[in-house]
Amino acid sequence: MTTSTRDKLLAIGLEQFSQRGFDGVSIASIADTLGLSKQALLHHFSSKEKLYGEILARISGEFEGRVAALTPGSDTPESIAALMVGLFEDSQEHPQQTSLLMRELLDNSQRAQRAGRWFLRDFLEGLIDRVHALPIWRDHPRAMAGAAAYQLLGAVNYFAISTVTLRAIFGDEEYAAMHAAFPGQLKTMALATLSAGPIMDSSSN
Amino acid sequence: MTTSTRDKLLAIGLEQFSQRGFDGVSIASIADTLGLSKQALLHHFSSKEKLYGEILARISGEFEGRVAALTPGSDTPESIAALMVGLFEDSQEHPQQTSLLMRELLDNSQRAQRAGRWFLRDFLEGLIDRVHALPIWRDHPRAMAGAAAYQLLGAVNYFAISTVTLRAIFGDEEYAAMHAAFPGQLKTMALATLSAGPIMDSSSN
DNA sequence: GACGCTACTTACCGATTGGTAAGTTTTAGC
DNA sequence: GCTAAAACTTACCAATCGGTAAGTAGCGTC
Repeated sequence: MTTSTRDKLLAIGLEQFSQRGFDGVSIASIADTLGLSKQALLHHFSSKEKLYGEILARISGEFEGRVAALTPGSDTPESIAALMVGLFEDSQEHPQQTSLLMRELLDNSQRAQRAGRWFLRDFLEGLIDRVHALPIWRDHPRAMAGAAAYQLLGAVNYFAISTVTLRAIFGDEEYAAMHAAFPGQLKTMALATLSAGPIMDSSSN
Repeated sequence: MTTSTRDKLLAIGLEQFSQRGFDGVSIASIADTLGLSKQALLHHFSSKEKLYGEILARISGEFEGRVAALTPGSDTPESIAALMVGLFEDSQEHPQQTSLLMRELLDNSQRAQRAGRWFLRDFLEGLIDRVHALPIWRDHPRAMAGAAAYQLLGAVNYFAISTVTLRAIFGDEEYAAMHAAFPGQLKTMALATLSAGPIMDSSSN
C-alpha cells in the first residue's frame, strides 16, 4: 500500500506544525523530510496557507467523526463522563492533532477569523447542548452548562499537550503513573460536576 | 511616572509573543511599536532569545509571587479549591502571561530543555505536594494527586486562553455569562474532586 | 572641555523565507 | 508511439530575518 505524496506532505506537515507552529516551520523543511524540493510541495498545495488549511480541515473532520462515534442516543451524566474519558484517550492517540488545535486556540484565532471558519464550533455547541439537556441543567442558563463543559474539556486537553513537559519534570515513571490515574480521576471529576448541577451561589469565598 | 525603554520592550514583547509566538514575532516589529529601530532593542537585549528568556523569567517570577500570596499555612480541600479560583482570576487578569506559558508547554519545551530551565516545575511540584498532603490523598501514590491537580489546572488555563475563540463563537453576551458562571463551577468541581480522594478502581467502562 | 557612558541611529551582511517562471521527467490514454 | 497532463526539478526573486559594525547625540563627571 503506497501513500500518495500529497498525503505524505499532509502527514509531515501535521507533525511539524504541531511541534513548532505555523511560523516555526518552512515549507522547505516539510518537503526536505520527504526528499523533495519545496516546489514539489507548492505543486500540490499552491501556498503554505493552503497546506496548513487543509491539514486543519482534515483533522477537524476526523475529530468530529471520532466524537460522533462516542455519542450515544440519549445522555446521562455517566454518558458524558464517559465521553470525556473517550476524548482523553482520543487525545492520547492523536497528540499532534490535539496540539495543533490548541495552537489554533492560542493564535487568537486570527487564521480562523480570516478563513471565516470555526473548526471547534459545532463540537463545542453540541457538547454544551448535551450537558444543558441533562435534567439538572435544563432549567438554568445554557452558559452555566457551557462553563462546566469547558472546564472538563480543559482538564482533558491540557494534560494531552503537556506530555513532554510532564515527562521531563517528573520522569517517565511518575508520568506513567499520572497517565494511568488520569481516566479514573477524570471520570470522578466529570461525574461529580455534572451531577451537582449548576451552582447558583454568589456567596462565600 | 516614566517607564524605561527596557521595560517597555519587555511589555510589548510579551504582548506580541503571547499573541503570535516566538517565531511569529520579529524583533523589528517589537521595536517599531515603540518607534525605535531594531538595533535599539538589540542594544538592551543582545539577542531575540535573550529578550524572550527575560520575558519568561519575569512572568514566571510574577506568577510564583502571586501563587505564594494565595497560599495559606495549612491546606484543606476548600483552601485548594480557593487557590484554583484564585488562579482563574489571576489568569484573567494576566491573559498574556497565561498564553505565553501555554505556548511554552506546546513547543515541546524545546526552549526549556535547551535552557535547562523549567519555569513551572516548582509550582507544579508544590501544588501536587499540597494535594498529596491532604488526609484522603496522603496514603496513595503521589501520581494520583498529580493527575487530579493537573486536571484542575487544565480546567483553569484552557478557559483563559480561549477567550477570543469563545467570544467569537458564542458572542459577547453568552461569553460573559460563561465567564461569570466559571468560578462557581470551578469551586464545585475542585471541591468534589479533592474531597472524593483518589480513585482506585480499574473496573467499569 | 575632554572623558566615558548610555541610548540610540544608519548602513550593512549573509541566510532564509514564501513564491514565480520555466523547464524536464514520468505516467497514462488513445 | 504520439500527446497531454501530472509530478517533479533547477534557477531565480524580492522581502525579511537576526545580528554586526561603526558611528552619533546627549549627559553627567572630574
